[in-house]
Amino acid sequence: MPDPNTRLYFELFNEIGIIAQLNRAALERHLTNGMVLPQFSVLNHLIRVQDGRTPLELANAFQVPKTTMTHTLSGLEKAGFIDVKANERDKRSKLIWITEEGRAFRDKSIASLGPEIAEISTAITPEQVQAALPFLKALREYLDAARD
Amino acid sequence: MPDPNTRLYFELFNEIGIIAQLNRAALERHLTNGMVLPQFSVLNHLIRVQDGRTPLELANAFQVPKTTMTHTLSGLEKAGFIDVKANERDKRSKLIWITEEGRAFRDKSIASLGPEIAEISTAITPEQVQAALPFLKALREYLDAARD
DNA sequence: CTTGATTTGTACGATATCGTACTATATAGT
DNA sequence: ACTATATAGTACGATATCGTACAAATCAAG
Repeated sequence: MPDPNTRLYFELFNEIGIIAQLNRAALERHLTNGMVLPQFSVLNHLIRVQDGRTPLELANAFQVPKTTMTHTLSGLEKAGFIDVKANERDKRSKLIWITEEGRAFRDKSIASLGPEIAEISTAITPEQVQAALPFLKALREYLDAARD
Repeated sequence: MPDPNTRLYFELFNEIGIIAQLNRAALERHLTNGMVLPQFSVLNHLIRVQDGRTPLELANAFQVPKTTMTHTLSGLEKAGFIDVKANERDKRSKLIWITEEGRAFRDKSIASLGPEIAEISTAITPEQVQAALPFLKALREYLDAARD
């Protein structure tokens, strides 16, 4: 019998895992062209944060192995949504820039998600989300730091 | 430019996705025999909730497609951690029972996770987790129900 | 009972994820 | 400059995930 604390943390991660899964499935239903959640997330990140990032920086931002990021980026490049350019400062690495097509695709996707978000926000209010975010960020930062 | 609400919900799902990923990686570092998070979760569920469930019930509990659950269960069966028996009540389906080996493996795994959990709980207190769970459950239930 | 629709599980194929090993470049220590 | 070590990215192979299509069993309507 595990102690109650263990059970509590298991439940936490279980809920989080299921939410991630449901979110992924829900999102992908809205993305055309077989675009997939990680690809969309990268596109979004390039706009939200900044483009001109290296693949490794992106891998770290999403906490995935760099091989996974290579694969994600190759899909985006094939779709014409990003440009992969040489990095003059460090010839080992590359720089990722979003294209006009990528930007347009991202905007269109977000627009098509609007109604979905509006519906969620009736059940789960923005205030609740605001209230929950600090906890989630703290948890994410802890797990990130604890990765030996 | 997406409206601030959209951005807020994106951030929420982004954090949750990363936490799920980090949790998975952290857990699998502790599981021997190449046991993988979904397999462990199923084992845990069979004890926590009850065994003698059908594969479809398990798939629904974890919100994964039934084909994914078939695959997960076949790994557990090959490892000798579950028994798959015929269901006399409904010959289309099967019933999943945990074996002694499965129970022992699960207990051992949880024990080996103890120190990790103890360490998390210094940074993220059980009280914080308790406080966050209702929100996460509500979100999960909403997403579950919204799957048309 | 019989027929048609539904449900459960699986086989199969496509793609995602990720660990290992490798190449090319950069950096540090001498 | 030279060598050892570290870092960025990729190729490759193993496995996970999941959609489609199917077979077997059940259920519903008559």
